[in-house]
Amino acid sequence: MEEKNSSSNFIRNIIIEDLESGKHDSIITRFPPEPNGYAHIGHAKSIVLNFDLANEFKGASNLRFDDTNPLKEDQEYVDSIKEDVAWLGYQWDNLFFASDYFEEMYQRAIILIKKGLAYVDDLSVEEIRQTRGTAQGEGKESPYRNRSIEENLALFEKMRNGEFKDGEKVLRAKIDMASPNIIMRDPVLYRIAHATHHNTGDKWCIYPMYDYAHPLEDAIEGVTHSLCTLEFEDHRPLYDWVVRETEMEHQPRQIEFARLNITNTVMSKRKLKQLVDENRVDGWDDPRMPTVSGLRRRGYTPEAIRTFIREIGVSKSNSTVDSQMLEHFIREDLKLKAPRTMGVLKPLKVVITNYPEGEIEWLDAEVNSENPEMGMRKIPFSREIYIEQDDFMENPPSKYHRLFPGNEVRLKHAYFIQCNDVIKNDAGEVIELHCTYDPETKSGSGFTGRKVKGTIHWIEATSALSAEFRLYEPLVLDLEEEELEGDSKSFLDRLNPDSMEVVEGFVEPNMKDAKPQDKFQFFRHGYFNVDPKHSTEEKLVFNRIVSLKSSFKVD
RNA sequence: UGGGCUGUAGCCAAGUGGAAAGGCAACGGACUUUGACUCCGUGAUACGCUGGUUCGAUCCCAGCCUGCCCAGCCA
Repeated sequence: MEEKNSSSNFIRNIIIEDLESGKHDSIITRFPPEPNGYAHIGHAKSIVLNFDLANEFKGASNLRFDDTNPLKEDQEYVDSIKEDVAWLGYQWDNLFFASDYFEEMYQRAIILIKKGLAYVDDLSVEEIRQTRGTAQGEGKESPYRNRSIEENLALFEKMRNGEFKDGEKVLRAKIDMASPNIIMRDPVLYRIAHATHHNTGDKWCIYPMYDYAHPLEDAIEGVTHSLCTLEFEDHRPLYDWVVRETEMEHQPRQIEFARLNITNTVMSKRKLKQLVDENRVDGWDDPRMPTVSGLRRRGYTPEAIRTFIREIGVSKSNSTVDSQMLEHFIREDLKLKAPRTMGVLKPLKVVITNYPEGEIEWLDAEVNSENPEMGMRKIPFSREIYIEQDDFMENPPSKYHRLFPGNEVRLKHAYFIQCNDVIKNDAGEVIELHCTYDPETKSGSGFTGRKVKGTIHWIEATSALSAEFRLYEPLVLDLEEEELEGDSKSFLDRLNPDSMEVVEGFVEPNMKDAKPQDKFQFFRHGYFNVDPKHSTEEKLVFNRIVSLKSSFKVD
């Protein structure tokens, strides 16, 4: 699939201006995930944005783990995120860890203390909260706010040396407890946490807070444009304050954009982790998860994800993209790439009464009629086949183009068949059809004697390979009444009980060579991916990536 | 009631002081050995509202309204 150029957006415009004005000769961006969960499609937006910008303007983009909170982070997450970024098609210019800068950050904090701009506070979490003030009223200064520089220096060193317990002391910036921006009311810079860090082990027991660490990380790396989401707009004054007051040479510019929301999609790491922890899904890579690994297992391609993200654009307004947009781009990508094949999800046996018994005929079929370069394949045909249960109706509505008693349809790549008899079981359910075929109507013969309105897919019965198909619907539904409650209870209440339907059917015998992550279009059904976790040589398991669109409507 | 941000068709989203790009969805129609694909056609007397400036405003100014974010020793 040809990938389009990034369309115009305000961040790109800022970069163009900065380059034209000479403010920068080149740009550096970064994707700065915290390794506390798996990357999801919201992160993919940030990844594509940052790396595309660097690529377009011949700059650099780094992958930097913002690992400043050992309590929540884990090596498993850094490994998965690296894999996901690479899978999405991007190579980082540098791999960095915020934890590698802990010493420098510590030294910069000392600069702050020496300038009288930071102090060690003995207030408890609760006391700090209470004295911070509210949105309406200003906060109160801590009684420890005016300790001497010498005392602060000594105390901060003791914090580092592990002489205090968790929560006993923090280092705070001395800014303005009366600021209308709550973020600026003496924010905490360092807290004590006697925890083992995945990268630095037990070397540190004080860890920098995001607001202090992030700007330093960007400044150290020479990041020119530091992209983050809207909720950090209030933090920008602090971001700038930190860079300025710690006397960093380089001043990055923070630019905020709206995070990605998609209809019927949960985009919260906390909630996704909850689904995993409570075993409500088959791991972080469950095909219903909006994680990059879930999308990968579902069968989405990096190309489709990238195109989707470029096409939805970047702005500062909160918005929710229709999930049909994502589906559109995977269909578009797979259209020319995915081999066509036939799969019967819910089989109904058909006996072609006028076809010789015991005979197997091999028919020619294009692998992908929309992409002739993909060549041809052979498929077997005989007296007994399976068709889709939905492709037969004893009493069809008008405009039903498929099989019904007396009606003739084409079997894709084969012959016209006409339905003569309907066999039912004692319960009155249709269990078999008796049809006749017309040898003159063979596919490719050029027969024009009659027209049929419908073409249906089928599988030769004796050589059919049984397979499992997993059909997906949204994991979580957008429900009006629930919108107002934001707690986890309502989120679980919105879980879709029908998010996965498993059916047993048949596929063409040549599918025996299908490998994990191979993608196919099952005729008239949609695009499917061979599940890498559950598919085996004995039993193929297909994940439906997305169905085909359909304009068929019953009146 | 403080601060920050936002508001262009059902959903995303460009754009300029001088007659509103594009994509998704939807709806017609053509084609069709996938009710798919493809192709053709159909959308904002108008850019949150009200005033103002201007020959002229979606774009400038003022006021108002809507939605979102902020009181973690999370990021």
